[in-house]
Amino acid sequence: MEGRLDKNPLVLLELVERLGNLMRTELRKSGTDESLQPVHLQALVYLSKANRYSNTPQALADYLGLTKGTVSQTLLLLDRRGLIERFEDDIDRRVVRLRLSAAGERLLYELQPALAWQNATRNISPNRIRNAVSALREALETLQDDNEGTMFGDCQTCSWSQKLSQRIYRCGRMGDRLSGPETRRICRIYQAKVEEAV
Amino acid sequence: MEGRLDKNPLVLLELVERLGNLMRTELRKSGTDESLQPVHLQALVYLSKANRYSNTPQALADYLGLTKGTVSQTLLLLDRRGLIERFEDDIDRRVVRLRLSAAGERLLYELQPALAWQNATRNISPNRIRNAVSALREALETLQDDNEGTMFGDCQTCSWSQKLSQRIYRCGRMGDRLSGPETRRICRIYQAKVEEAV
DNA sequence: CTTTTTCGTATCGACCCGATACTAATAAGG
DNA sequence: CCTTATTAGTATCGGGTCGATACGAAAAAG
Repeated sequence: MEGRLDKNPLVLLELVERLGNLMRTELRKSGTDESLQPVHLQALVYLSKANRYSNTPQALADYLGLTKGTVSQTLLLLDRRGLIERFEDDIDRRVVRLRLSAAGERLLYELQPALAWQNATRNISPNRIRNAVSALREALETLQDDNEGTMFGDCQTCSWSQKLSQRIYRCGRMGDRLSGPETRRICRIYQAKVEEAV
Repeated sequence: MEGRLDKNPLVLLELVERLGNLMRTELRKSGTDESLQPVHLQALVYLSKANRYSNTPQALADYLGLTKGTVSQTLLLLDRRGLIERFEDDIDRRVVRLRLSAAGERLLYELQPALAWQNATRNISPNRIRNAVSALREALETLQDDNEGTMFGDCQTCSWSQKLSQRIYRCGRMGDRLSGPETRRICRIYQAKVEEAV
């Protein structure tokens, strides 16, 4: 049983790569009018969802799997276009904080880069989607462990997260209190909870 | 219930894009020694699995979501490197047929581009993988319908496929008889079976 | 026998991307 | 303190992807 050949993981890989290619093509079409490349839109989408620990060039580079030099160029372009704002961190003056500008927010709102995907998944039952999310998330976590890469996630399934009250949470790693909405943003210091026995 | 906001599809999209990015980074690392770009390896993998109707530049362009001009350049490079062979079609002398050369086969065997993925998914139960495959496949089919793109698949779930005997199948669209192994290759004239009631 | 359509190639320019080298700020270690 | 090492980010360069456009040749349509 252990060494049995199972092709299904490869089928899943093929689907993921193919969907990735198609969504990139979608992004390319979306960005044509504004002369934006797929990676630019991916960066904007990330910044629209990153929390306070994760809105830096290095975090974005880790997220996209690109080098910091490459990402630096991307950010330079987005800055020139007025789609993002960069400002110094108060404490560590090496780090640059990033956020979408009003124009950047507006652009994402107009382009709706996830619209095609939402249409494509509207007839899939919530339960099947949850199962698929769970399987892919596990693949992602293992893949990143093997690559010593940064894991991203939100507080919902993070082992550092502590619930202080009905609406107030706390990050045990950084010591900050986090509001409800902030617990649903993407974080780069995410640590997966240990799987509990079913 | 109908208009309820459900974020899970977006979570799934994020996972697919992120896994796609990471696998592309993996491909980039794999191809560094041979100076091959991710798209080159993707093309080789496709050609290693394409059936007799699908081993053409146009089919590859549809599969990757790129233009035929772009793919033509990719194939030129792979040909110069001796990784593929191109030859004219006997009947329609416009079309070019492609196949891996011995060197191309050997390269794929050595690089094992799916190895990291197989490791990452080895602890996911076959059942969860099957569910994820099913959900993503549905998303892919809808996505391609909306984009009027070509759907790819194999005979297992194709409505053109007819079983003649234990081991011999037939493609009702093209009229050819297909051996067992060939029914598991990727085909560009795939037509999904109509979903049967459960 | 045109006219149109389809498959593939050639050329060009914009720009992505990694590699390398660099600066500046912080951390570490006496 | 005063090195030394590490980390965040930028600048520059070259190879190569990619879409757009134009082109050629074969097949299909009429």
